[in-house]
Amino acid sequence: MSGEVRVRIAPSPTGPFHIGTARTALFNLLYARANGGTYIVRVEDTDTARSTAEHEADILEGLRWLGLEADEGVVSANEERGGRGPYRQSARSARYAEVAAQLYTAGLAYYCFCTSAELDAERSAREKAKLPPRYSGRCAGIKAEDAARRVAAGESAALRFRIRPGVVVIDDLVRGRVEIDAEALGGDLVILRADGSPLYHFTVVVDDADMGITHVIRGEDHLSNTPKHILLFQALGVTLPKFAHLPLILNPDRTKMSKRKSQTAISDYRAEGFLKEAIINFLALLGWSTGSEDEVLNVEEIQARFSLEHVQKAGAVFDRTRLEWINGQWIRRLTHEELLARLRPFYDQAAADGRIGRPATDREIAALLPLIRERIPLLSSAIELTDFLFLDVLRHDPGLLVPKRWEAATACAALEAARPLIADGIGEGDAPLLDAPDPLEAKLRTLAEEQGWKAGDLFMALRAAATGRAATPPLFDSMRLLGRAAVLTRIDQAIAVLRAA
RNA sequence: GCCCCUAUCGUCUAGAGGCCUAGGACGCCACCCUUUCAAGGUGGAGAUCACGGGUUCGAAUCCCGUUGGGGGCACCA
Repeated sequence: MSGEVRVRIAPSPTGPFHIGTARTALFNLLYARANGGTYIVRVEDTDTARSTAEHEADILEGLRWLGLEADEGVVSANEERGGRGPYRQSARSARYAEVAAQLYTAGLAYYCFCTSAELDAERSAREKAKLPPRYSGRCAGIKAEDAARRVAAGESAALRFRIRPGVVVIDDLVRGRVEIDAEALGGDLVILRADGSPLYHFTVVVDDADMGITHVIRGEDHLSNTPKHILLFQALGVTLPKFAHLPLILNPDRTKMSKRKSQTAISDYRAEGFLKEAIINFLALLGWSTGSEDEVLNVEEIQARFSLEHVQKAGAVFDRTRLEWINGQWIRRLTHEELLARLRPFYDQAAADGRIGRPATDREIAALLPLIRERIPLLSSAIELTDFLFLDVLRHDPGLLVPKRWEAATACAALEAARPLIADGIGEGDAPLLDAPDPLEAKLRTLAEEQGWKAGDLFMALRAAATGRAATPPLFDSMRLLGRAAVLTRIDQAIAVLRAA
């Protein structure tokens, strides 16, 4: 057995794929890649009441999308890779029962007949006495024969693991040596419910042992519980994995990031048009740094630099504004073909939702790319920036049609004067002019000069008339994309609106 | 309540005793570019390195304490 590195991410399908889970998965993958190891995905679905197939699918799809698919373990609803499974806890019941029996036989676990009502009472009594919650150990001393007899007679009993006294040492790769007195662990630990189903602290250890996990890399919220795991590993007589506890991702108020206070579902970020490259880049930099001033990095670059040495110890606030900046960086780094492909579903969705009047063709989106790639922080931003091209009717806002310095009459006159020049200067279905100076622009500038108008005001009035928006891609490109007929119709409509106002 | 973790600009961070009158990035402000909006460029404001004691010739960096923040303490994961 060489020193092969085996790490895992163990999501629980009790909710949609969470940003924090994605971050932990990423760090595990990075650690595996940096050390030539194996990255395993295990599904922790022992909480049957809250686990659903939909959530599992969302998590697996999210992992796949981000490029965090398993080397080994659960890949999809019906695919598992690797020979140390099953990798879904719901399929491992027999194994848990077996190991629990082993602990019981060795005298390391015992039956507990306390009812939940009794335990609740015990807990609240201690709470009232300002004592930390802790199981009294009331059933610990019941003679094995008596316990066995009661169980055989059908009495309901959970199985508890004996927490041995003493100090447990965690040698954490991020935090160094951490000592926790077993006294503070809350007493003997239930590993099997009365119905025989296993509990988290138990399954995680059995699985990590069975799957040969060498490094447990997870959130800091698990640090306090790690001694329970260590004691269990020792009771099973297996080699301890190394532990590395990552700093938590925080809400703006510095509490653990939660759905309640932040947007946590990966699918929501994806639907908004965040790129997987940006999410990976951003997540990698939350709690870790290159140690240099490099910031915009792809996975390969991150992998090449990754090590636990540079992992931060304190929690990191999730800064959405920074994510958007990184997203913009990545949008601008995509090739035209890539950007087109990424934008496609957003236009399709917008057409389906009726946010634009008709579907956009690849040709049309391709023509737009150079005009929008520097103007969209999110893929979804492209829609509102270009919707005027795909709308049949524009509803003009008179306020928008009149530049601040102008009267309505001036705007009206300007549109009327510009109309023939535009009719003359734009063809039907023109391609946007990228580099060449636009002769139409020159004519309109001359017109503005003759009339004593600022060219910018004229352009603003035209922009509002043609697009119905105050912020758009460059005006002349926009009008050419729109085509002569549509532009003239909209100018006429705008003039009518101004006259009526 | 008990236990554990933690502490550099608003935010993400560089910094592993002298290179720090603390560097970068996001955000913010100004200017430039400019038909709008962006993008880009330049510059600026912004941190008594939480506080108090030590150790040392010398501390953001090491030690102790205090305070603040966070996490954990289930027949949840």
